Amino acid sequence: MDIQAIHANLSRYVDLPLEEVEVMLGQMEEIKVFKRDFIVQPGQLSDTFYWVMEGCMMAYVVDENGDNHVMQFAQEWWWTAELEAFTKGNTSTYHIRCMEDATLLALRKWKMEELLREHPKFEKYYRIIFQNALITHQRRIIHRISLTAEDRYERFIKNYPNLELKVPQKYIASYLGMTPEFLSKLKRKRWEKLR
Amino acid sequence: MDIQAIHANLSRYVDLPLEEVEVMLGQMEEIKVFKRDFIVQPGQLSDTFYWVMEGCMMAYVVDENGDNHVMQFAQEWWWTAELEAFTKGNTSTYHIRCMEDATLLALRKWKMEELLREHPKFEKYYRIIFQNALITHQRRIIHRISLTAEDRYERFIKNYPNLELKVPQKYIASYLGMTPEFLSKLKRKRWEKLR
DNA sequence: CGCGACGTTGATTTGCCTCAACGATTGTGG
DNA sequence: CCACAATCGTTGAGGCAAATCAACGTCGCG
Repeated sequence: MDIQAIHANLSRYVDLPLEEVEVMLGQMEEIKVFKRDFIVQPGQLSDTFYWVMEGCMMAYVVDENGDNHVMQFAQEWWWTAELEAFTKGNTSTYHIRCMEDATLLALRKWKMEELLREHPKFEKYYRIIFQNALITHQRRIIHRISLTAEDRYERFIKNYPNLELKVPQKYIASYLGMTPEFLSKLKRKRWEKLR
Repeated sequence: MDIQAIHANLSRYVDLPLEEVEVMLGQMEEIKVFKRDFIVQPGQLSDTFYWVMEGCMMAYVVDENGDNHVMQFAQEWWWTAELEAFTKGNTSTYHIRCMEDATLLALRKWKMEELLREHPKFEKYYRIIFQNALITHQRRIIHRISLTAEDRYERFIKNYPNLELKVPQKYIASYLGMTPEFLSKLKRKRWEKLR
């Protein structure tokens, strides 16, 4: 576990001495998961926050028609969790699944509460994390309303150039709010346009 | 200004003695705005958080085609802000406009920073505010992808029963991601169904 | 009164979905 | 290591939910 890198990453948001990073890590548990594993499934309680060190995770819901809707792809240095279940103690409505063998740091809710109580600096850290996530989500809502499927795809490959290699394209279609067939046709049109 | 009510509201998220509430209020400025006023406009800097005491505000973007897209309606006890401009010091991409005469408490960024520095309990408060907002936004994204226009409208009137009286229906249509014409037809069909 | 903003309605169009068939690729058990 | 199944991407035909465009009635307001 590369404490230097972790410290550097935390320092993007808060000033922390190395000892406090160690305290945080002391509250967390390193876990390895493999492609196709689930770390969260509907109906189960999920009181854990996960920090992705390497690999790739995907959060999605399955609706009453059996259709998948991808909420998030989480790669290196992203947090992922079933936020509503975590916050309210509900059972989960999401799946969170491993798409590429991954190493995670898991932070249980009661450990997080302890951490926040005893090291209030982390309140600031998570405040900023959530604040930034909110900006991203707002942007996604606006884009879904105001952009065509094609424009959404264009932006996606600019923002996540490497993801196309890691996850099947049907999940990218889902994340972008379109069917896999339609995305396939989009890509063909795009390719023909570039000669 | 009803300090009791403000204290009660803050207490939904953090335990605060009344003196700290007063400290917070000391950092804020009460402002009155009237129907059709803007408190934020595109191209301007916006380094202020607003807490709605009464009335109703609306945050929206106008895209390159001149179409409006409503991001948020903010009523009593809601926060509203151009979060990206506030956070990064950018100029705004949103409008925030008064839809019903309102009383706001305005918190400037540097005042908020001072508040957070000297009264770290507010870090927790805002952390929770953002965390909850994030859950709401995630739900909205999923609904936009997986529900029909009709279902989205049904849920809306359940969640915001009073808003139909306050804002023109074309903005509700925009918030729900559909055209005003289509919403109009939806409502007629619905009404006919109920005999 | 007259003007501008709003909601309604109908005719038409379209972006995207559905369904079904077919290769190609990957995974798996014998 | 091969055979078979499962998963995935592609393509085409047809359909539908919602958008677009245009005309019209209504209401509030200067």
